[in-house]
Amino acid sequence: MNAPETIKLLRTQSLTNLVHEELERRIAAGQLLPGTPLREASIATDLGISRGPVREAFRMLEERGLVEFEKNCGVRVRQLDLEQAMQIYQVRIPLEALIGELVAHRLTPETHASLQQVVEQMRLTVTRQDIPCYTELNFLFHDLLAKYTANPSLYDTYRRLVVQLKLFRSYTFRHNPETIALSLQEHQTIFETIAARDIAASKALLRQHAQDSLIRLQAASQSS
Amino acid sequence: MNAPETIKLLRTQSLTNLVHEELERRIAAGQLLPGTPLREASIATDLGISRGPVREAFRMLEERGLVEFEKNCGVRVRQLDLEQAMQIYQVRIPLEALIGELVAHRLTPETHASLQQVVEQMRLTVTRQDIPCYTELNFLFHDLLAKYTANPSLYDTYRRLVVQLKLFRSYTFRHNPETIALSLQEHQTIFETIAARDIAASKALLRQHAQDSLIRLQAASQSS
DNA sequence: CTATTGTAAATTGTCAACAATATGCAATAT
DNA sequence: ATATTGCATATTGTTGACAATTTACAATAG
Repeated sequence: MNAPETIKLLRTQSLTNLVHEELERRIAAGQLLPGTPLREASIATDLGISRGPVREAFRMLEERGLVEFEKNCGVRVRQLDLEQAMQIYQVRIPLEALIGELVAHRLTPETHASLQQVVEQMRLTVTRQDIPCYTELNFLFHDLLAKYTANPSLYDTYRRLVVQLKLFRSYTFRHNPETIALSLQEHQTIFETIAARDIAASKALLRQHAQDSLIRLQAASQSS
Repeated sequence: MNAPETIKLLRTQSLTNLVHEELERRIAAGQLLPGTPLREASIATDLGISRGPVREAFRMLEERGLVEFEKNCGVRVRQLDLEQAMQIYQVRIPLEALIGELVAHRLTPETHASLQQVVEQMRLTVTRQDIPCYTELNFLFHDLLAKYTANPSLYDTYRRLVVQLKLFRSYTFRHNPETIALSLQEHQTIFETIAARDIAASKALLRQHAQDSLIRLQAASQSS
């Protein structure tokens, strides 16, 4: 690692932030399942640090709705039931509509190219039936849309909700060769509508897309 | 203080939570102005505790978007410019619409009575021209609406945005005898529409109400 | 055998001390 | 006079230790 990079790291990164990022990553990736207790001392010694920064990271995760404190009993990864997941979706739906409007309105050559690239990669994963990779690109596509609204508050609010949704067990939709092709089609249409800068249509499409996801979530959780 | 209360406090409250609540209260009340540096040691000794819980509270406030860390330089109350305030409003507007729908749909005799009481109190403050008190009741009215949607995620998301807006200097609208009467009229109409359980009208009214607030915010900040 | 009590281990809550970094100011050199 | 260097002070970042609470389990009484 070169000197300027190291300096920048030391100037910006604290142990607290590192722990926070690492734990959030593990939770979002499903490595730390909802309900798992997180013990300060264990995490601290694993990372070779003291308990202070771990506790600070816990407080940040608590505010993000990813873990829950129970005084004197410790911290556990938050568990979401179907009702809570549906409530989050209820908030997400109008935000997706807003994202559709703004991203279509604010589209630049750079963001257009970036979105196009992701859709193209999605097409390739469908061709080779790489469902896990498709799922990741799906998240990325929607994350980029939120980012390209150029509204940090919207992006932040949106991300909060999406990360919390990962605490619901059957959130990640189990794609099969049939549904994945339909999903690809839908995302291509969304991209084209945004690329055409059709604000009203983008808004309607993304709202409907979120509503459909909610329906699938209900169906999936009732069948299991 | 009686024993059961004390026990409940000890079982649930930690120093971290107390510090967090106290600081958030001071920030929201405008006692700690945007840009103010917060020194750990000073706050700790003021409250008669050590720096640990204060740091944890800082991390929580950071995640709520109320303070900002600068490594090795400390924490300051976050400052919002007009653009950021408008971006927050952009998110708030569709949420207000959703609140209108849900609160009209979910209205119970209890919530109805509670809202009616607040509107009545607002009327009294207008009669006696108590503008600060009216402003407080105004916040309370909208907070209750969000709460009565019975969607904790929506309430949480909404509160985040509203608290952050208080970081913008000219957020609290300066009422005068003319505008306060108009505002009261508007809130009475909102209440009546919700009481009539007119979902579509409640949605439209609250969206428009939020949009009008945004316009006033722009006007107020340009004139100052 | 069941229920209760007591005790030990583990874990969290809090604190105080140490290390590292930034800030302000005086001294010096150009 | 201005800029730079060096030092003292203040503040944050991190750590390890102590206090308080919970949990698990064994011992005891009924």
